[in-house]
Amino acid sequence: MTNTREALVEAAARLLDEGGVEAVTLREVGRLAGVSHNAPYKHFAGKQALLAAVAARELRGLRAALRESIRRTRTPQTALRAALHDYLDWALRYPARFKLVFGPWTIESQELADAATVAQTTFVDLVARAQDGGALPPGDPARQAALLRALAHGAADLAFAGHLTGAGKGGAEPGELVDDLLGFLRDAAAAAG
Amino acid sequence: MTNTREALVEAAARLLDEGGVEAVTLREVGRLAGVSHNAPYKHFAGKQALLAAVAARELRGLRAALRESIRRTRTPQTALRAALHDYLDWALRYPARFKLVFGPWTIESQELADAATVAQTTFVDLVARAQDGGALPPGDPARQAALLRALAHGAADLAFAGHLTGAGKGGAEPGELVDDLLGFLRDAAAAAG
DNA sequence: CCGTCCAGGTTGACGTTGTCAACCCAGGCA
DNA sequence: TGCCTGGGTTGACAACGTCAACCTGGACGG
Repeated sequence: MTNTREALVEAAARLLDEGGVEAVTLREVGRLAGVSHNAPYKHFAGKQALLAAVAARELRGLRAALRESIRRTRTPQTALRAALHDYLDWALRYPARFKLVFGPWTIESQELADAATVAQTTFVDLVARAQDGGALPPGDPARQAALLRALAHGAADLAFAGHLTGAGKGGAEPGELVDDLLGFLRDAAAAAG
Repeated sequence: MTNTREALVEAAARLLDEGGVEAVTLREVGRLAGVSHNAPYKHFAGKQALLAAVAARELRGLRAALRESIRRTRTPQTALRAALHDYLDWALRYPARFKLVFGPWTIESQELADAATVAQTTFVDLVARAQDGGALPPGDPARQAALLRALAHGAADLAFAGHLTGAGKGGAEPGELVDDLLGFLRDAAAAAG
């Protein structure tokens, strides 16, 4: 292995997808990476540090996908909608990664904090451009970004916890909720413009 | 102890508040309840079942608080806002309970499912009355309830994970985001009415 | 060329945890 | 009286995160 560290991160991500965060055991990570049960400690301070590295890698990937969404589309408003839907698709497909990345970090990781700041900035920029394009009402772009992000986060979290499509028959897909909010915001922008 | 089972649930809830869900160990729960490390298995099928009982108790309490909010206020719209803010206050004060109740349930618990259904129904009723009062735009009340719930959930979750007030200086309190959304919805209702 | 150092790997151990198995015992009841 | 059973006990087990000790091969200064 030219790079054992990356192999460990890769193995942890695979276990994460298979059985959730509680399935990620350092021993199994080591075994998957072809090393002993204690080798991870040569690269990470502990389990939390390894998970933080996985989260940071995922966050960088998310940001790359966001930039890809922006480049692929014409207008900021379509880019915004595409980005939010891509985000929801990602969250619903990889709930464990979602929970890891956006759950509470029990460790201070500069790498993770940097990745989060960059992703956040990219998203706020997109929101600001959607405001300029008239798809969103005027106001603090960071705050509207927070509103959109909170809704998408909550919808995804409730969805794969089964709390959205539950017994109360108000079954709403996360994507529909995001579209609802975008619609209200567009109306507000039209009224204000 | 006239009721060991309730003592166990109470002990688990206390540990949950002190150190998060990972601090809830069956042995410590038993010790706090004054029984041996294996007594919980006489009342619950396992750790997950005990946690489900804690979640169900909390959910019933939440629904009681919701009804209290409704009774204390005049109009449905003030009741709705008060209920959402009470919910956020509760979530931010007891993040571990919040995550337990609204996180994924790894066990099938009829008690828990029933409590969730009842709480959901109560909230949807409140939303429907707010629509009648003109505070919310027309539409499926269950879907608007889902929208509000998803936003509150996401805002709370991001907030105590530190992802809202982070480095991107768009620091927004969860309550502010909820008020933002309620404002947009009120405007939409006025435009539609 | 040789000694030293050290990043990166190993094995082994320890304490804690969830869970299972076996035992125990008071009290209702045929 | 004898028996079942709900609710309690102790003891064990494997798995886990983590620490400590040891090993090794190659880079590197002298």
